[in-house]
Amino acid sequence: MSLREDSKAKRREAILEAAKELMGSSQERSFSMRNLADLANVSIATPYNLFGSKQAILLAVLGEGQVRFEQALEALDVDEIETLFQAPTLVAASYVENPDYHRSLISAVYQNGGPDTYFNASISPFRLWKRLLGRATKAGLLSPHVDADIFAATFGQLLLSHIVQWAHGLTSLDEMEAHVHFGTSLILQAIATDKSRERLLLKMKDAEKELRSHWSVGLSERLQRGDLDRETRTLLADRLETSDIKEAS
Amino acid sequence: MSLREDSKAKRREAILEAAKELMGSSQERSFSMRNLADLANVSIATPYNLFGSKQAILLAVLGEGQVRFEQALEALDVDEIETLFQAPTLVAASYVENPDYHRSLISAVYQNGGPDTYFNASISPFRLWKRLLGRATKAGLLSPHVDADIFAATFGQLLLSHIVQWAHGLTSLDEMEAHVHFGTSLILQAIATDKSRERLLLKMKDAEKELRSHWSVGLSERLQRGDLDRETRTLLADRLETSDIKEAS
DNA sequence: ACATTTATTGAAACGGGTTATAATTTTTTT
DNA sequence: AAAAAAATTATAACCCGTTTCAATAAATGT
Repeated sequence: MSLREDSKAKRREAILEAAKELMGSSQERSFSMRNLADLANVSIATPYNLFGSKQAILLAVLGEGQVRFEQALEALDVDEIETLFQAPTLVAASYVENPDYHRSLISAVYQNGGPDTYFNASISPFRLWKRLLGRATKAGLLSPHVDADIFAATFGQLLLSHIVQWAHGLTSLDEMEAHVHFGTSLILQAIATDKSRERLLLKMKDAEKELRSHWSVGLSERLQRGDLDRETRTLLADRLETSDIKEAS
Repeated sequence: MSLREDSKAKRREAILEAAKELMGSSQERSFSMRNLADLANVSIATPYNLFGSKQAILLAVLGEGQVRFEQALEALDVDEIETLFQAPTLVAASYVENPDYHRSLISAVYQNGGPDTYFNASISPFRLWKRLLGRATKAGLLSPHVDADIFAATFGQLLLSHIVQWAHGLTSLDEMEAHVHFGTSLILQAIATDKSRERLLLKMKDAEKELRSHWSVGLSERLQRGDLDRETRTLLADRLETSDIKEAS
């Protein structure tokens, strides 16, 4: 590596480190590009030369976490279907240690989300989902009568959309996990085999119970916070009173 | 209505009109709060007095469209399951006339998306989905062994996430529609009855075929645009070559 | 009619992302 | 060692959303 590229890499590293530090210890210093440059001991222009935009920097930080996540998921010693269900669980477990950090990271990435933001975030894990689903099919746990690409994309979108929803403050991590579990069990049932059908039904019931336990609680909290307009409060109240639990057949 | 409230309403109307005009004829004048105030013939402070934030203004514009959408959906003369599938179709049909307008509207709403943005956008249609699903169950088209609230929320999330994905420039309207159709048929199959199972399988196959026809096309376009980094291009190329069409059983 | 409440106005300011430019430093080439 | 190329720096500027605040206008109450 030439000296020039080497020093460039060092600067990149310093900027990413500073970015993580600024996101971690929130409050005292806001995560502005000027603060970032200051902390990384570079000029304000340098991050733009090296990354192009604030969003790109956040995307790079997010990417590091994604790599770790995929490795952790592949290292699990469970079968392929269980691995799929472990995905949101692993995400939640990794976020729970430092929620503010991850929330601000994801929120910021999806703010000012140019066309490539969502794209970059969804294209990378896609291969992992496809691989897992392929293996599950080979193991006879899933039926191959649905296009593998499309199904993998559907699962990825399901997971991503609920993570974003958590980052936006709409759900707790537990709810996020349960929502993804519920959705996953629903869509997997469509391609289940005799070997896996019962398991998936059980997973669905578990997620349903978990979601139901959060349902009214979350809504009530929101109602009591009182920072909502009247119309929204009406909708919420309506949603609360029409909550009726249906038993399994 | 008192004179004071009347003039207030007039100003609100003028601001919303100006907002729509600024979003419609893009390019020439950017949709900034200063331009908005200028076009509406009010001071820059007024929109903040009346709406609170730029996001709230966009949310109000979005709300108007949502009301029209829900009315159009309820006016359809098809059964409940078909109505669910018509939802993304109707959205696509309404967006296709003025894509830039709707894209910038949705994108902008979800930019700087505070906690209440996603929330407001998902709580309103929720009742509609729950009503439709309830009717479908009563008609014997769906089985009642899954919690109605949770299922309705799942469907709403599915639709919303794909609309946002379109707004972010990741999919065409046709793809958005097909993605939602695919997801809808998947999750409905989990609670299908003998009366509806075959229909849903057919819907799924249709959506699958449609998605497959867009699959490589969209990726190739993106690859050729050349505004992507090397890593992403590798991922894309990988996704392209591993595309293998599976036939229905 | 007069006083009071209420809302709008104009203008400045803040922090933020981003860009432009000229000067300077560092690395590579010769 | 000197010249050329490349990257970083400092600085100012631009547009943005939002807030603040005194001045002003309009509507309401008496």
